Amino acid sequence: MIDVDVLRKDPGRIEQNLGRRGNPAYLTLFAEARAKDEAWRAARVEADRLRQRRNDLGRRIALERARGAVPAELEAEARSIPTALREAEAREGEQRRARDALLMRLPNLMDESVPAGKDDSENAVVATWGTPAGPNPALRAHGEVLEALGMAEFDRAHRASGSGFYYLTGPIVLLDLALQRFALDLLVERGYLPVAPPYLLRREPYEGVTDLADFENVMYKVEGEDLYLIATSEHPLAALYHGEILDEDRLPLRLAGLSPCFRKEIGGHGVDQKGIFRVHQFQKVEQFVFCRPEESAGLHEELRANAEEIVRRLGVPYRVVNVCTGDLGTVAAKKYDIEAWFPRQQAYREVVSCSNCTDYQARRLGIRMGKAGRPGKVVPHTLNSTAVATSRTMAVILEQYQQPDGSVTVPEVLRPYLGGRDSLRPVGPKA
RNA sequence: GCUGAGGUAGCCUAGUCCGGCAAGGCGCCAGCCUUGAAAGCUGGUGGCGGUUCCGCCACGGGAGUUCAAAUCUCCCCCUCAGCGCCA
Repeated sequence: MIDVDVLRKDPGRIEQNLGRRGNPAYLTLFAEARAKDEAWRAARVEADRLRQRRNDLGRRIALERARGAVPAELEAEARSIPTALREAEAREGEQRRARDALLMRLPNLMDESVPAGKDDSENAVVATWGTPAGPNPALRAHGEVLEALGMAEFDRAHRASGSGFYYLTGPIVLLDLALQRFALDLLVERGYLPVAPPYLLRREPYEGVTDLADFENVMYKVEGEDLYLIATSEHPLAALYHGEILDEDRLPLRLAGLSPCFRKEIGGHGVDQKGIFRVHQFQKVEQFVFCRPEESAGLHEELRANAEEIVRRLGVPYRVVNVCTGDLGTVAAKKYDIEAWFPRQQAYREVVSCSNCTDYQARRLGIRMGKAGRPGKVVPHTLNSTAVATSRTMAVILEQYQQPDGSVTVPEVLRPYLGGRDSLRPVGPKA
């Protein structure tokens, strides 16, 4: 959320930044927010004046009564205040709520280094690693590989839960766990605190961590309850210190969240419709950081380096893109995506998203920083990045590591987590 | 789910019955004292608006009664405890 202080003191900076998004609606919203702020302050002055008079009269009435009788003209004036004040306060509240509602709809201010572009085709490649394998007609889609291994039930899952869901069975389940443990161990070694968060959040903290459109498009709501299934552990981790003051001597705070993720949105259908690339539910290990504002740019690079290392140690070629203005979304000030090379699709596809959200989430969540016993007004920054999303990572492993005999080689770094197992082989027929 | 107790400044608490400028402690900051520190003593210590200074607000949120609400009435939210249910 945009700082009201900046809205007043440096509106040009905000306009210039919003302008880069190429969506004139934002400039209109911002202009309205400024007008409402102006109107709120005017209404505020008026209401303050009336309240002052009311308090003044109240004190004198109490005094006069203690001395005997209350003069009639004093009472008459006192009686005239409430109506006028009610109106003034109604205006004040209305303008303030309108301003805040507008501010909640505005996106975060973007970092200077975000490249201009209309959509994901214009994201800027900032790094590549490994050699992308050339076309190989023998390669099968990851979903087919899984079925051939006898380790997935897609049709039955669709009947039980609908499309976008899946059963995994047998050793692939252990591979899923191995990926989570591998990522978690790497982060713990680097000083991240593992966190198992709640998988459902109330709406109020949820509005702090994401933009409001997500409630319709992405989030599953529990019927009859004020609860939403989390779309990523980023959300409960951000909400962890909701309404609190963080001790700045203990920043940065590095967290490693572990949770399933639930998402309604399912995108376009492609060749790999049957599979686990784009699904309603998946496991993810997430990096999350609370830090001082001046540290966030550096920590963004740290999160990216951790995420890159995980993909690299899995032996999967990838590239990193700096997500452009048209593709950035409302919460992040800057975002890197890591795109793994899917050899069958002959395409780089997103497996990691690494964002610096600056003060957008923290301000909406009412989080501040301060030293012990001395609350401050400074709002900390938050960052988040995938460490590993197992569904997509397993998908790329299944594409890249599949063998002509139908088995799938296990990436070396995962073998210790699988009791030394070096490949996944077809399991016997099931019922 | 039921019953009860709670929500007051960064933290802890008084005030609520009986309406009239929110008291105190801790922490924090400054000064005094000290070789230095601690202790002790003194003062300060929230948000917002207009801004030499003043004012308003702030007692979980909202509505109502009243000249006046932390205090009375109603609605809602959250936390804790006990009980119930339960992997």
